[in-house]
Amino acid sequence: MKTEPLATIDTELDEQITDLLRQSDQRFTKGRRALVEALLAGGQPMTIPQVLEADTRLAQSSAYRNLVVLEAAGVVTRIVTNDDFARYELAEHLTHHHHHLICSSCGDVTDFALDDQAEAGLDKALHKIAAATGFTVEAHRLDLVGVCSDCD
Amino acid sequence: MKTEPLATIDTELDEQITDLLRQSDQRFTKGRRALVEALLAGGQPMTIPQVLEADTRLAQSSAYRNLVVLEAAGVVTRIVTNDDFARYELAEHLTHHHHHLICSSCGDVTDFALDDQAEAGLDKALHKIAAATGFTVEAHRLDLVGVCSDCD
DNA sequence: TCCAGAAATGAGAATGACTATTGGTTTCAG
DNA sequence: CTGAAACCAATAGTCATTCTCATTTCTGGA
Repeated sequence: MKTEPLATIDTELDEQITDLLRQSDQRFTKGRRALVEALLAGGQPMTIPQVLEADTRLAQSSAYRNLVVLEAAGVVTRIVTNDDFARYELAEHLTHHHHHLICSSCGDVTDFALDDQAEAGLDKALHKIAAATGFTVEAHRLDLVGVCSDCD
Repeated sequence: MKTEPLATIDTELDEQITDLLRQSDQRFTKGRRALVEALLAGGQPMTIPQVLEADTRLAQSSAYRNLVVLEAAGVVTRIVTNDDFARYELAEHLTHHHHHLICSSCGDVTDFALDDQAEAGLDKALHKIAAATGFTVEAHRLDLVGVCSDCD
């Protein structure tokens, strides 16, 4: 099945993913590797149609199913917007903590990071909230909604 | 159609909503008023089944259609999570700026506010990002994802 | 007040992203 | 090599949401 990878998964990342999947009793198969490569090459959250277009060897049904497996294993993250399609990207702990710019016109999602100071301040404020409400925090999500430069 | 309101829409709010709708060439009809009353009474983002249950006089198709109209007019906001249903709440400028606690177990969404200092710091950092990326910001969204005290 | 056109409503059918099932193929341990 | 477990592709559901259309309710002028 595999012929020309869209992107290269280096040894360390490969081991991390293999390990995460093993914890869910799943293997890092060729189809799943192709999905990760497509996401890696894309460099931003991608819809399933985009993924299928990026690698035409992938079958729709397998892509949907494998993305569910990869998400359950913590390899990828599913992002839901007001757009019709869900989007997927590599999980933060395989890349780095970041946030999203969501274009309300074309639906595109791109990544950005806050500077360390702002991120730290935010974190502190959120922990205070969590403590006050009895909420056990798993993650925080910060999105900027607006119009991207392409749509302007 | 109208018999017993779930909550009272005071005169000021009524005028604001009527005005917003008029700007979209829409009327503040009884069905739409009932929706707003249900959301007001709920006090937190509600799914459409929850709204329909709160006021059994509402027809499902009309609820869906009218919430789209109300959203387009800027009266309500649609919130999408990983849950099966979208949720709606009154728009921020009719209430106040706030964020969401999303329970990853039961899907429930509740509101919280950041203290002024943290909010200001966040705003500053986000404006810097926007300027750097050429993104025109319409709003920012901050969600805390975790497990609520009920599900713990 | 009455009427005509326009807009809103409600019941049900249609849509489409996503999921489950099926049946055949590949992989891997022994 | 062999057989079970896991995989894949195709296809048939599922279900939240949207559309259709006949009916009802507004609205503003006569």
